[in-house]
Amino acid sequence: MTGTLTADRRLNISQQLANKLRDMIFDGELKAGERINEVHLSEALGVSRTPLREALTLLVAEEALTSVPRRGSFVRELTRKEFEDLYPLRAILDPEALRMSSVPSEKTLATLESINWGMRAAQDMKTRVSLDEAWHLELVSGCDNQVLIGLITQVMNRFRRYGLAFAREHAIVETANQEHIEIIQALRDGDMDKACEWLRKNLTSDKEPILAWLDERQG
Amino acid sequence: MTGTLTADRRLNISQQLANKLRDMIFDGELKAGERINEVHLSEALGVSRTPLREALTLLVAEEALTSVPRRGSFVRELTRKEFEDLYPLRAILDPEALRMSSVPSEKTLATLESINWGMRAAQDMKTRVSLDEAWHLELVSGCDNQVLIGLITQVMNRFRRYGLAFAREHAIVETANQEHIEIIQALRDGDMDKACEWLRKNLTSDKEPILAWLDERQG
DNA sequence: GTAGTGCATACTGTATGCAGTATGATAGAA
DNA sequence: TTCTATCATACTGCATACAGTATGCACTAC
Repeated sequence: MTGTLTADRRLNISQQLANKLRDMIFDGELKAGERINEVHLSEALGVSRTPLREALTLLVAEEALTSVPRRGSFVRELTRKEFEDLYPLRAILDPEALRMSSVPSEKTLATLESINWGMRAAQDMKTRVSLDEAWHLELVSGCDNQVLIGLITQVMNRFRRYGLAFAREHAIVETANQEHIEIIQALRDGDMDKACEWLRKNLTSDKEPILAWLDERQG
Repeated sequence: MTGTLTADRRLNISQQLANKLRDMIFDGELKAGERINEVHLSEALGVSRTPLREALTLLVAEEALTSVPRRGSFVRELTRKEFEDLYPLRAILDPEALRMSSVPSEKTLATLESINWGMRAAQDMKTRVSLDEAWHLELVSGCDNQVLIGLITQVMNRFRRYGLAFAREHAIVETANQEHIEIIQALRDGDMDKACEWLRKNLTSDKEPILAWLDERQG
């Protein structure tokens, strides 16, 4: 498990570590609330503490970790409050980005359909979630606003821990696929209002089940 | 200039450095496009490279710097494109936050008025901009959504370099004060729609002058 | 039995040194 | 003159060592 950083020569070790740690958090290898021991973790990953600390700094900035000076870094807990804060934001940002977009080309629409097919075919929940994210990023990519796309990506990344943990326990959502199809169809028809409405629906449909799961999980 | 980190014992040097560097960027001591020499800068600030590099990592995450592996960190340029990307976002996020808020208490309204007075009285542009930011944060603080407030703060921080650089050369904006008063009045009247409309106006009124200034500046 | 103090220990914070790589200059050939 | 190759130099990347601090436990006093 631990070893084998991807050894991408374009990235320095700090950045590779940040990617690795992100995965470890999503996969539960680093558990919510856990304190990060820099010495142990750096040894387990076969690097020194310096690049590890730089990676930790990055993850703190991403709010995946919290840092208490002179106490260390901790994996952020999943809380009902954070979930409720995160949840409405995509439904605000994504339709706004879609409206900013130029009319999508047939090529873009074909890509969306292709990703949607892949999602349907995907075996494990992790790739399915990942393809869902790719689908939405493709959808909003036409807005030509890197900062907005960055905000969406941030919210998406913070949300992922909730969505992934939930999806692993519940083999959900034929519905998401169907909603995607509706959105694509509306765009083909040039009906932006309808597309945005379906998008909003797509981004709010799984709130209740996740909330129920969260409540059950932490009592 | 350089020395004297605030020596806040609650923060470690990396975090103090991040604050210091942020200021140096806003104040133009570190110029747009400039390459950061870790050795020189750490010596000038009287620290070693390790905490400096951690601070740089943070600023890269905040998009104040860019990082090119094995080449170093660079102060981000101010570009027309980034400005145009940033500009509409506050007008999307802030009204949304305001709508989420509970009806503001008289205490909150009084605080808003007080900050607005301070703004009017402020001598230098830096404190005026800073009070304007404080005013807007106070306005949206009622939404009880830390993530949304975080996004607004991010956009605000990235925007600050544009607003500050512009404001320094143009002793603007009686209008901002007046718009704030309108918003406060609308809230007092319980007219949320009107408040949001004025807020949107307040957040879009200085686009053209800043754009003109930007174009003139970089030819 | 409980509260408080001192000490051992383990961790984070910071400095420093060395290795590897990008860059610019200089020299040589076309 | 211009292009290329080689080398010197200066910087970033990373490891390591040391300093400072938080924490838990034991011991003592009450």
